[in-house]
Amino acid sequence: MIAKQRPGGRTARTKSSVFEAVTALLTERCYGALNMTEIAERAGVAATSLYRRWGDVRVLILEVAVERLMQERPLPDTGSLAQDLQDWARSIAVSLASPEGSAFFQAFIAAALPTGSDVAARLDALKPRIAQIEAMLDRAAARGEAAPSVDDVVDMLLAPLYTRTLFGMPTDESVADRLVERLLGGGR
Amino acid sequence: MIAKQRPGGRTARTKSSVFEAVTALLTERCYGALNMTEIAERAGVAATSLYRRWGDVRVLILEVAVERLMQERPLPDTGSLAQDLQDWARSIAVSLASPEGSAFFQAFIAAALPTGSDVAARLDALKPRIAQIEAMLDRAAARGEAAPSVDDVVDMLLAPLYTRTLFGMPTDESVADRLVERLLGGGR
DNA sequence: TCCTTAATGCAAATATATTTGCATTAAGGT
DNA sequence: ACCTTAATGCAAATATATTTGCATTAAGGA
Repeated sequence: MIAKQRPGGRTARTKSSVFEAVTALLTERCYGALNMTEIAERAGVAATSLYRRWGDVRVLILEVAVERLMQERPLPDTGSLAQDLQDWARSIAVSLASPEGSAFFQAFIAAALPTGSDVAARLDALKPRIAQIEAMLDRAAARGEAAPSVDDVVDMLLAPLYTRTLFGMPTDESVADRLVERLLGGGR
Repeated sequence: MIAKQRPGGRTARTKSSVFEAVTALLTERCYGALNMTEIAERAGVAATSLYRRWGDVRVLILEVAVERLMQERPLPDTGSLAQDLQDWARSIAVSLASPEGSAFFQAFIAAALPTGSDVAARLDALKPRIAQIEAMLDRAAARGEAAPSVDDVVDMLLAPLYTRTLFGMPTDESVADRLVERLLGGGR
């Protein structure tokens, strides 16, 4: 049988060094300042290879950002929904508040927006988070706890954290706490 | 006395035709598909002029998007905070749900993100909205109504609408209504 | 080990974006 | 009406980005 593709060995090595280069550059420069040539140099790879594999800087950066954002974060399981959501929101807030976290999230949005064809890709990126929300809510329901809807959690927790990151507003644990309290009906 | 600048006449005409061109292109193509040459052609202006005045497509598009987003929207004054907020959130939702509204908001984010130096500009763009929120809340306070904080309104109304727009999730009046109800402590 | 060929590197060719020099137009003041 | 010069247009020059052709390397299977 004849191999159609060769994802192992050198190919994998190239990819990982390219991803590392993008990651490094993204933490020091701003998204808009990256170009294929620079990434190729940093990765020690020919720029032509990058063009052949990804075609476009935005595509490459998007792929790197997605891989990073898709990484599963620990899903809290404390026994109470309030505590689960607080831990979860805090960890996201902390992550987004860090220079790298902020850079990757911004890079993701900046790389995904210019292409209308990526609407689906944008939603896909939310999937892992939504799955986590569902897991937490399901457990709460199993315990008989009253719980908000998935949409509410997206709107009241994720959305503010994301928006704050995009607009450069402070995003820390106290913000996360306030959002959770708001969501769970702490009243006025 | 000698004129340092000449903002009137031809200059103003050029600017307005360029802005119109960007607006038109932004509603038919996607942000990433615009370039100086195309804009110049559509506007009937030399591309060199655009380079001299704006230097970069992103800068130009950002300026157009900001001008549009900064346009004051009618500020509701119905006599009750709940109704004010509902009207206000609905009008924003409707605006963001329209192809042009969505395109301009996305263009603004996409153009502002790649430059780290524009963090302040991003926040500035929120100012008019925040001023409106303050106006509504102040009136509510004057009437003796209980009211949330400005931050809460930003987090619970603006953030969800913006995030939904960025991720391609539905954004309509019923969503706006749900958010307002949530914000005003409708409970679980 | 050997063979096929996917993946890469390199240099040159091409395309595209941006700048520059200079002539022309027309604000805006006298 | 006239003068100065900011703003523009146009063509050429330059820079940068992207593609292409071909040789080389090394997966991955036999």
